[in-house]
Amino acid sequence: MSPQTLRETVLKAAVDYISDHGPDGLSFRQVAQAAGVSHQAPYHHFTDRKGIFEAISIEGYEMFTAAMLGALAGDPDDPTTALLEAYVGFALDHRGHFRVMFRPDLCTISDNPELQRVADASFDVLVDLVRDVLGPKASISDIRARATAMWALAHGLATLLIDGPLENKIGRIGSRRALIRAVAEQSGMATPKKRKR
Amino acid sequence: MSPQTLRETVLKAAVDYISDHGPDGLSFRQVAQAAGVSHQAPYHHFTDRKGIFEAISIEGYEMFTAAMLGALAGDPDDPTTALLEAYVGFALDHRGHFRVMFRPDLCTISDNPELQRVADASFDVLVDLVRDVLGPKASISDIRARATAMWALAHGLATLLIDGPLENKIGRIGSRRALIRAVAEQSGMATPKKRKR
DNA sequence: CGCCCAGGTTGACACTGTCAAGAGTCGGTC
DNA sequence: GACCGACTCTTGACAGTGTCAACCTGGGCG
Repeated sequence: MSPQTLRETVLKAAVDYISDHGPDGLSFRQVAQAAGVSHQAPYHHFTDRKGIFEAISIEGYEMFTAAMLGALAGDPDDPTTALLEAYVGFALDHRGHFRVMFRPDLCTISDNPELQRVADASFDVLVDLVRDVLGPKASISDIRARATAMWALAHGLATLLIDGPLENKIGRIGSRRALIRAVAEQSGMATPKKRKR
Repeated sequence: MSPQTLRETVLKAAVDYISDHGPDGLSFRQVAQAAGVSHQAPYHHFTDRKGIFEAISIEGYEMFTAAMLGALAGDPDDPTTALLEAYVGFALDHRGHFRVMFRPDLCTISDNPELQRVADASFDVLVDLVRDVLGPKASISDIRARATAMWALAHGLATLLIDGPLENKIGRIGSRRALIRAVAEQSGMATPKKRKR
């Protein structure tokens, strides 16, 4: 009906489904039917069931990188918190993509060079920030540990928020911003550029 | 062959499979065949495909709670790092259980009261520790934020380590202990009981 | 004895991903 | 104009899956 190509239609339908129901129940045939084509039509755009997940992943990493860079440009004073916020925000706003991006059983990053490239680009944003924050005198192992800590904090917060248990335990989350800022503060990673003492 | 009951046999076979291949390709029928029974036999022990995952989850949370409590008892000086280590260690040593425990599409915690109970018990270990560390004067919102931060850090580190991307980026991880301690230090959450200043 | 019932079996169903072969429609080339 | 190959899509088939239903079987108990 719309002027979209079948590839785009299928991709969008798949992402929407995953956002609501998770990636596991996703059925190639159902998606095809929803798009109004035969059950084999999508096969000409995605070699495999995996292929569809790889495509979603690539799209996701591109949006992810853009979101993080945008956040850093928008709040240069507290870049760590800004990145954290962008990370978690992306996960919540695009959970269809996010869920797929970090599920190696669905799509193996190393299997697809293009995917590998965009995933590396996302990670570089994080490492560059850490390098910048810690300054030129920081040791490699410090940079490595700090990047790991930041990534783990962001990733953990994102997955816990998406997969539900956090909200049930911590209580209804009023403002996403407030939660993230409180967590960043409690973890001792906020505002590292202008430490007051 | 062994004196185990069929239920135990099936459970163990499923966990082993999930450890190696992830929970998604797991086939009820394959497991039954491996156990040497008909494809319907397991149905008398687990109502559903979900049922098997719920059982694994319950077993997992019990082991999880025990592991964290054991770690806290073993290292009372730096309980935060000890808990972090126990959390990540459990995930790596029992990835078959861990993968299932935090996948609400496989088993919804709120669907099973027993599961809800053991999951709450695990979470209480964390909150109790935070309350203890911050002291009686800490506000509820501080406790909440700190607990969230700790949980997110531990959970993020665990999932990133299990699902692979971390090792490829950060480089070969020599000692798990060393990595965790470095991360705990960088995140400013280690040894909060005896702050030196 | 008769009865029940937990634990196991076989058979069937709809649904899935995937392989294989064929149909229709283009743009380009002799 | 006729031919050809590359795309896109369709139809048909296959094995494998989770699940429903009915049937068997042996042991405990009134």
